[in-house]
Amino acid sequence: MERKTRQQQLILQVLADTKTHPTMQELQALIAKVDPSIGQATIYRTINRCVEKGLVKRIADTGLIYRYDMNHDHYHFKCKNCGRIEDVYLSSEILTSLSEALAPKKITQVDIMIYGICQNCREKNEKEM
Amino acid sequence: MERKTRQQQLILQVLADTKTHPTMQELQALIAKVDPSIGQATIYRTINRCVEKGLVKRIADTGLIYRYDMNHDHYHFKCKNCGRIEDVYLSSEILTSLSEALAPKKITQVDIMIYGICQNCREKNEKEM
DNA sequence: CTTAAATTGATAATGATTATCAATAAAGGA
DNA sequence: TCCTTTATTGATAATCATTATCAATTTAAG
Repeated sequence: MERKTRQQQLILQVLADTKTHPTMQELQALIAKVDPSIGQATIYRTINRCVEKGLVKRIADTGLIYRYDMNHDHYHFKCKNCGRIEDVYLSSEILTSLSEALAPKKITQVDIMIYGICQNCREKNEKEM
Repeated sequence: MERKTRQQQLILQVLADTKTHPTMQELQALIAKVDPSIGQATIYRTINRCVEKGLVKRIADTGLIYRYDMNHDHYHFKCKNCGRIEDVYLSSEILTSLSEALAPKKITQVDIMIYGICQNCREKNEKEM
């Protein structure tokens, strides 16, 4: 049977408290601040289990590095210029029309990753020209 | 300046001829059938350059393995049961409302990865119950 | 035909992730 | 409360895709 451990609770607590979308490295650093004795294999195992359960979202940042996120109500925009990842909230109209377009498949998870140039970088670019 | 080589042409030709979404391993095998002398570093370099140029799409399959695709007019659905990846075509209405929702960001690329249970696996499941 | 520089192929290096395994600790029952 | 079972942990080694290195080759312009 499944057992709750101090380590798991701490790991998920740290991720829940993080507003950014940490990579494994960043997550490890944050966890080490609270309890350096937690092994990195445990962090991997815990996060992977939660991703399977659907509790944690794995975001595919380019370059074989993932980022993690505990909130499921939004999607992600990555600026190709500055590299920052912003949250994107989509209206329920868009989402329902998406799932209608996909019927009769049963959708369990939607990952939308949008790439482009953010407002900030666009304005900077215009000034330079 | 940029130079066209026999290797690059062959690599892109093989990818263009492939209707599936090959991983690097699969792509390497396909290329080796045509010309085994092409080094794998060259395949990586060529594909990476094309991804940067926007000519090739990199699909994030779970597990640190990417898949590649040369056609840009569709998105992807992965069945969590059988693992197959299907193409998903979205109406222009959905796509325009998506980019409207994201203004004033400038969108250069949209990656939509949908996970769920495909029709085939759903029907099998129903019979088993 | 020459030449400069981009590209290639082979190989080593990197870096994230996973597997291994003895030690530890959670949870249920005596 | 104290056992007992077994999931979980931590440390370490192993794996595997990808990237860096570098001499040799090849492209394309003059």
